[in-house]
Amino acid sequence: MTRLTQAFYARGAQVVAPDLLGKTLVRRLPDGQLLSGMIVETEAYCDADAPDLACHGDRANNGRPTPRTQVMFGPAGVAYVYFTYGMHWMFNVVTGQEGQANAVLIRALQPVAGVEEMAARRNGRPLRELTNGPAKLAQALAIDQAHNGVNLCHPDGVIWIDNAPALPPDAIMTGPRIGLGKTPEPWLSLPWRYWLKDNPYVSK
DNA sequence: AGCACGATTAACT
DNA sequence: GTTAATCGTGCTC
Repeated sequence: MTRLTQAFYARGAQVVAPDLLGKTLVRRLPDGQLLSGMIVETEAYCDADAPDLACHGDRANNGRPTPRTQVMFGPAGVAYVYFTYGMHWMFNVVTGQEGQANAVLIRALQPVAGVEEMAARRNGRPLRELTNGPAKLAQALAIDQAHNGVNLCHPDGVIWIDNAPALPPDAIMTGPRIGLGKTPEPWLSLPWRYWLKDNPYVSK
């Protein structure tokens, strides 16, 4: 399979998010070992056409970039990795046009390669619980602060996404995003979460 | 300089 | 169902 290029990412988050389902996130460890999983759940965060008050880029600093959110405003095809709840890392891909806070959160994977290494990093938890949540998959794939801003399209990169054939539309489910807390309506209920129907590795 | 809270998880009752 | 863990970020004073 070939690595997704910047042209794939340089579209709106609501288009890229469902399109990423079924494709494979790959992580190359420093020792050369490959860890990977098929993307089964994503969420779009986007201020392209209208504000999205659930998006970090809109919530903070009146919609202007901050040190934390600046990569969200940058060119598509790079990783936006941020820290939350004092202990968890979240992995996103930056999408859309430069200058917009536009990204897709990868929420869950179905493990493919390097399962033993992932289980070790996840404290020996069962297969089902290795990557069925955004902080879990970051831990399983050894993704953290060091990867904020890395280019996912570069041939020598340590994180990338492999292409896969498009899925039939009826395999993709949509619903409200998770964990938005005090975010006001209508953003709280926008159906910008996408997942693969009946896949056991979807979070929740 | 200080503070409230978060795109969560795991371990409780 | 409830809650502790744990700290960077952005906002207020």
